[in-house]
Amino acid sequence: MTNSIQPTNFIHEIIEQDLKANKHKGRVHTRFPPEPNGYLHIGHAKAICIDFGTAAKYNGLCNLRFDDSNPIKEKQEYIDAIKEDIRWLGFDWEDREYYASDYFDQLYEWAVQLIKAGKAYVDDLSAEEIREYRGTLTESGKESPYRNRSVEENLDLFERMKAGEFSDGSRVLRAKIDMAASNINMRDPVMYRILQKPHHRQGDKWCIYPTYDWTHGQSDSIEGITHSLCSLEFEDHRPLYDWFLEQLGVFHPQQIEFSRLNLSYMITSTRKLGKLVHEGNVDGWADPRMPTLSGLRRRGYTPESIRNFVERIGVAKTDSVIDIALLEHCLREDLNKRAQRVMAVLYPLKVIIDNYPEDKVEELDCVNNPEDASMGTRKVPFSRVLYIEQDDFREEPPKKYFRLAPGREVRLRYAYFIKCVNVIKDEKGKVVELHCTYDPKTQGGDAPDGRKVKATLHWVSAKHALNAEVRLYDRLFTKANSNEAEEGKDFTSNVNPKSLEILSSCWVEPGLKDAKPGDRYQFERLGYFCVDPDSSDKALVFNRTVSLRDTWAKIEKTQKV
RNA sequence: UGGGGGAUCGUUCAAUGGUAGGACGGUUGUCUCUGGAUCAACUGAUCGGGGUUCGAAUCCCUGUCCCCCAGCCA
Repeated sequence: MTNSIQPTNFIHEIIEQDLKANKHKGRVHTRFPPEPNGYLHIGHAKAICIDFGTAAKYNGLCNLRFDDSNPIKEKQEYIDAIKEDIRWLGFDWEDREYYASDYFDQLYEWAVQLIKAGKAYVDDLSAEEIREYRGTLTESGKESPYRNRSVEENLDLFERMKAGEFSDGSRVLRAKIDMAASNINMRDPVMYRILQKPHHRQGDKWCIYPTYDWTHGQSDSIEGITHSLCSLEFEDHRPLYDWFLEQLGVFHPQQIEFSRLNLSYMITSTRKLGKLVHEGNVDGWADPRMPTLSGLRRRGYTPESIRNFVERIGVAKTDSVIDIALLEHCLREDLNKRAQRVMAVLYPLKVIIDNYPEDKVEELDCVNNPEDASMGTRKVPFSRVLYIEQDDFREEPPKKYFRLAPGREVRLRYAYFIKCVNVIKDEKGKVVELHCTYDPKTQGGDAPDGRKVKATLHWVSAKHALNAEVRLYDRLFTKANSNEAEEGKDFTSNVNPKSLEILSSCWVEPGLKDAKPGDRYQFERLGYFCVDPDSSDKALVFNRTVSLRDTWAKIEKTQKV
């Protein structure tokens, strides 16, 4: 009777088999190994959920390990941001925070061991020459003239590389494998390069730095990782990963590859996101339009929705592009359950209730969340002059338009039925003000005579409402496949010029005066919004996280076609 | 043209020789003081061609298409 857990993807199946075979005495240990060369994005979220989630599922552990073997690209700023983002997502590495750079001494010793075994050599060829000697996809490579140096000479040269006697690029340490291998990674891969650069954690201790291939498997081994989960592009590095571990005769983890996350209308490449940041297409890594975890957080995404999203997309080896609509669905599903409802008007249109007393103010009861009665109710002031949404009035309503129009009656949410009796326009013919009458008997929103109304509008009381800035975000790219650019252009040419729209004269109900950065609301009938860190008591700033599904917009669109 | 992977509804994941199923999307309807949410229904796929088998998405043969690899990046 083993209480084995149902596998839900191919990685879990492999682990179940290992568990049955008692491969690691029932131990499951994974790791999440980011390079601190940028901010984490939604693609990393998939890896994080798989790495931490798989360990958790089998009562195992997951380490956080910074893969920091290239000082040119890495920064402490990124390490700090990465840690914050993983925590925010809801995962905990406890005290298991490791750095590949902490293994540099061990890696150096192992390199010496390989040299002594005749399995590694110092090569004086230049980078260009190494490339030429490597051959091509179809032609095998040829051996470097330095390939057969004596062990003594290699030991001496390698030590002097470490001592800083040579300039950048002048020499490398290479594994001696097979220049005719069909897998190019096996054609004497570089293990160490000379980089006269200080390391963000090691300072000036080193001027030779190990490459990814020489670092990763050994780091996994040192940490006792049982299953080293990574993305598909490392598949043909696996023979090399295995080769190093076999030569060293150390604990041998198993590398398993899965497909990385691609999202329509988005980019999940740290390098490309960095380019958007550095070229000023966005306002930093945490811009709310960015698919970085910090950007999504500022935008108002919940960690739960992201974890649920990753759960739903599954794990496989197929190259796939996930529809952004699924991410948005997960977001709305979560926010719908937890976000407090409030009323806010983004594009205000003044409405005067002609028959409502000048100075009267009523405090009306409003439901905070129809999905969750425990969230209670609140009072919202109602008075003679209101703002409604410009979209909620049409002088000449098209078919299937249910909202306000001349002579038509609608409901103001939680308030009264009103009827439009007069339309005031400016000299250009733009509607600037509506005069309506209300039916006092419909207080609360229901007519005692049972008459129905087809639309319910949100509103705010003009003299009570708070002014707010609202930032509307649209998809960052205009094309579903953002990489599909014209000849001579790159993905940045697909950046959506309308991805940010700032509305400065919006009105929100007065109860929002104490809203704090990060607070999330549903603006009824509009969407989910959160308070931006730029917000203050004096000037409220909201970000639109995601709009509500909009059936009318869909109808209107098909009517136009 | 070498090597390594992959191909199932529009998208994505499942079905491990035995009824091709779920989710998202789309459509229609229900309900509703959010054109939201809910609920229901519908839509819709095994890359092609052979073969094995009582039975094939799954096994075999063959072809096609897609992705990754020629960094001293990870």
